[in-house]
Amino acid sequence: MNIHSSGEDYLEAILILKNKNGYVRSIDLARFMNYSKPSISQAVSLLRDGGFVDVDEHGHLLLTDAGKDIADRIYERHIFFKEKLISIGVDPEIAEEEACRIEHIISDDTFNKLKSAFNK
Amino acid sequence: MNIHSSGEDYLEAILILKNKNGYVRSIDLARFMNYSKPSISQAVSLLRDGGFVDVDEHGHLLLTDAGKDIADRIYERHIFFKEKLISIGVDPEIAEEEACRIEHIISDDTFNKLKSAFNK
DNA sequence: GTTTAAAGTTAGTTTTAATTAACTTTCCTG
DNA sequence: CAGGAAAGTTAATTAAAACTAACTTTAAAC
Repeated sequence: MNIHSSGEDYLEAILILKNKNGYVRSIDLARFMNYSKPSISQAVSLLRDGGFVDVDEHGHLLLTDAGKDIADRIYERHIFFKEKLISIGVDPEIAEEEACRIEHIISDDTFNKLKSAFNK
Repeated sequence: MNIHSSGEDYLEAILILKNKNGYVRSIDLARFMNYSKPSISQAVSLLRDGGFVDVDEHGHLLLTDAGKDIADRIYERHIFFKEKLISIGVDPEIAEEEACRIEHIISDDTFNKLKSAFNK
């Protein structure tokens, strides 16, 4: 199963909402990501097929281990890029948006090198 | 007319090939970008419709002023990101690829702030 | 100057990822 | 527990950006 950039976004959003509210339903995701309910429904069913998400009897979305791995990986990047952008004077709102894009297109190797170059 | 990330790539590639060879045909673009001829044909006709490219009687692709602006803007980013990535130890081949992705997703404002933060 | 190869186009398909419209299911409130 | 709102799903559509197959046009070589 292959996960694409949009899948990474969904998983990351589930992680964020879980941390914020303790649970995540499809509708919460729809509101948070500003997507329509059918988009979420579709995406969640693909993520479930791929083994990245489970849905419990209350309709709560749960990250599987595989899903959590991806969400953590993307979220770490998100935090990193957002913080660095803010530190050079980018408006936090904009930094948020741009981090959301950068986080998907950087290889593991490059990210590690960026971390070494900056965090020391 | 709206230009998307793929359009920016085409314009940048035209600029690069023009500088290298003096002229650019669709087939040169196809080989350079590793796309099929129909993909190029389609893209070039959209860029022509949008006023970013002209095609002369020899089938040479010419950037219009609007096209040149975009190509220059993207190419400057390309050089910048590639160089910075190489400077932190990323393999030049990989740096090339990643620069190609980053260059499209950064706002003007953020790019300027990055330049200020690094080039000094 | 034909013939052949190279270049370019057209038409239809695929994939990813969103949408709207309409429907069903679930759940809460009175 | 009926009725309506909230949540979720299904089906069909749209858009960007690539593809292949098949065709046409242009140019080059003999």
